[in-house]
Amino acid sequence: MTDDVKESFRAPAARTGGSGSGPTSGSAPAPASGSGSGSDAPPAPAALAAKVRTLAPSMTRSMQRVAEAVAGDPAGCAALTVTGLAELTGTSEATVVRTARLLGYPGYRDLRLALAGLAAQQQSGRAPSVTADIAVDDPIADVVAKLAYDEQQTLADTAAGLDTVQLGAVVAALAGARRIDIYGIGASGLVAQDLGQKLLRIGLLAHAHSDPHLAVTNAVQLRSGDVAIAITHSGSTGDVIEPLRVAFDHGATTVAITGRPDGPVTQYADHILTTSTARESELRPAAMSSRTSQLLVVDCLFTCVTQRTYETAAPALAASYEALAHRHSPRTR
Amino acid sequence: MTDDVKESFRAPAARTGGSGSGPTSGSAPAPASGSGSGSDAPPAPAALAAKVRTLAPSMTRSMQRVAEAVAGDPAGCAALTVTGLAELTGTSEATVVRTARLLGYPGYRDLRLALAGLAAQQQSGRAPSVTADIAVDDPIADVVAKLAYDEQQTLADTAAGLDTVQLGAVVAALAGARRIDIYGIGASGLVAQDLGQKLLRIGLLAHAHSDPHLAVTNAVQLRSGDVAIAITHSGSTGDVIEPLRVAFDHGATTVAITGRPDGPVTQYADHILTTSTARESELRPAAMSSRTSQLLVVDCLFTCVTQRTYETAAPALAASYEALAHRHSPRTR
DNA sequence: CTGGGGCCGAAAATATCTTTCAGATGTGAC
DNA sequence: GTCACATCTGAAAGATATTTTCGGCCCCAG
Repeated sequence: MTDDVKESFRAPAARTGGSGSGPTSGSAPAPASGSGSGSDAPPAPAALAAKVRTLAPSMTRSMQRVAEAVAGDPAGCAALTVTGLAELTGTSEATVVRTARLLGYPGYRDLRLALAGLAAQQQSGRAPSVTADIAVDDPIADVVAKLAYDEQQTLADTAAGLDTVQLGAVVAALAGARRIDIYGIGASGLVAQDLGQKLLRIGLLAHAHSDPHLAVTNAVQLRSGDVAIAITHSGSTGDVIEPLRVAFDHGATTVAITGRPDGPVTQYADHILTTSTARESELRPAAMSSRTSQLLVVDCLFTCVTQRTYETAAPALAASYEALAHRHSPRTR
Repeated sequence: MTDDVKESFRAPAARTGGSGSGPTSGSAPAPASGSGSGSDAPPAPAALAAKVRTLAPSMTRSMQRVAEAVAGDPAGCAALTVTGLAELTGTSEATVVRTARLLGYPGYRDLRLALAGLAAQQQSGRAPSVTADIAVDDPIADVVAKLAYDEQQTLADTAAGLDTVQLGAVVAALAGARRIDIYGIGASGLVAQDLGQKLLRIGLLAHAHSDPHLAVTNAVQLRSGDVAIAITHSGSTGDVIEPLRVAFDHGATTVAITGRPDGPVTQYADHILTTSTARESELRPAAMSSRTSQLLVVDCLFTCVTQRTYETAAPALAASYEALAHRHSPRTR
């Protein structure tokens, strides 16, 4: 109680108070209780490398050094005390602790514990996560193999880093939504459409918008009980943030699917689903892995909503199947 | 943007031998390769339960209680401080430390670290349960895990089954194409658009069509030197086959990306790229895995074409990146 | 019954982690 | 170009956790 955080953006309590159950008698000064970074991530078990990549852009230089060391050599760092790690990275203890906090742990001690776990996992079977980048002169077979591997990695990272509590909340909102709007531009626009198509198939009134103006026009119509979903890897795509803001202001439940949980888009998001960020290169643009990651999130949403509304979803799904059947020519040949 | 990827981090092992400034009780675990020279027993990695049994007879009553708790619930004990574990077992801190020593660790801290590792290993070993199909009553975490696993599987299958010769031929055709048309409907339509977007970014004149009529209208314009790509999982989507047939008849190089290499669509395809077909179920429609598979093929095409036309593709890619930069609010960090 | 040996835990001593605070650094405005 | 502001950073104080010390207690033998 005594610790009043600065509450940042959304002071108005007009929202459903449901999400933020009281923090446990906060000895733990969990910084983001309200909404900002939203999902208080459970201590990441193995999703640490992914988390480092996801959060790296929002880190300061010193913290990045620490995060890099940690991600690069979990086993080695697990053996170090906070002072040792500070010396190794040429920073101070305070910075190490700050980094640990940013990664979602109560303190360095817990980060170290997770690190030990990660090291053990890597040790037992897992190949080193370092893969060569795709080169300009790689033979085709190598390109295929590397791309497949990278995308698999992206999937694993995303799954590991996905906040199931947030996911559950979003699913609940979607299942009971009167109307669903989805915003996405460019590569994310395709993902938005994919989600829209899927939700339509199970009988939900969902629509994906790619036109920013129309999106805003539609967002104005939303109200409490509706859901608005913004999909943007960078978290700072204005054309997507704007409709979400409008939806937010009109009382809709808002969701952000983004790779930057600290980006501007999250200001207006009741729920944040974080997609993983893979390292990128010239031959492997960010759009590629972000799309893979986003699609997994979309699939999870779809599947869980279908589960939850099985009674109505199953017949709807079957009907949509049926309706398209005659579109396929009988198998000639 | 940020080019700080190189540089990475300094080697963690390079501790200067002389400066023993740290009063750390010389617990240099040195995970380095040479393991033999280490005089004292290495901290038990995972064989902790066995060690407990072995040493149990030589333990005193109190220590046995501690050892038992540790062996019985590594994860739980890893979360406890020395005081907590002492209370849990009804003993004292000193006893806990003695037990840790007896088990071969320098102190409780290290035992706890090993415990965390053990817990993580046990956790990850619990994977096989995700091979099952997704059920209506699966908890959310399971759904996420299963979906991710299935998609990973799909990727592996696709990569393994992809014909690199055909792929190379298609890449060659694309790299030199005057004009590229891509046909896809429904879920495959999004993949088609994805491919179109990507190819546009590297300066190729590509267009994805979702409207069957417009697709045919465009296909009529194609001629030798052009490329037409049809994407259809079933291989029998009439609305996609028709434009491909027209393109084929007009002399364009035609490509089919399909999960059914024996389907009608292949009649008009010069090259066939086969996508994998995963088992499907009610909660996991075919569209899901086919999309994943198709996207991998698309990514391969894109990457290989970029490689092959690097001289022109790289600047085009950079330019498209640049053009969108100002679309993102500067509010980063 | 008494003495000895070793086990055990409370509390001191030490190491480690966390927090606070003020200097350092970079950024944007004028 | 300079100033004001905000942020980052590290040193040291403050809190916890771990290790050690030391004396009491129990058990067993004589």
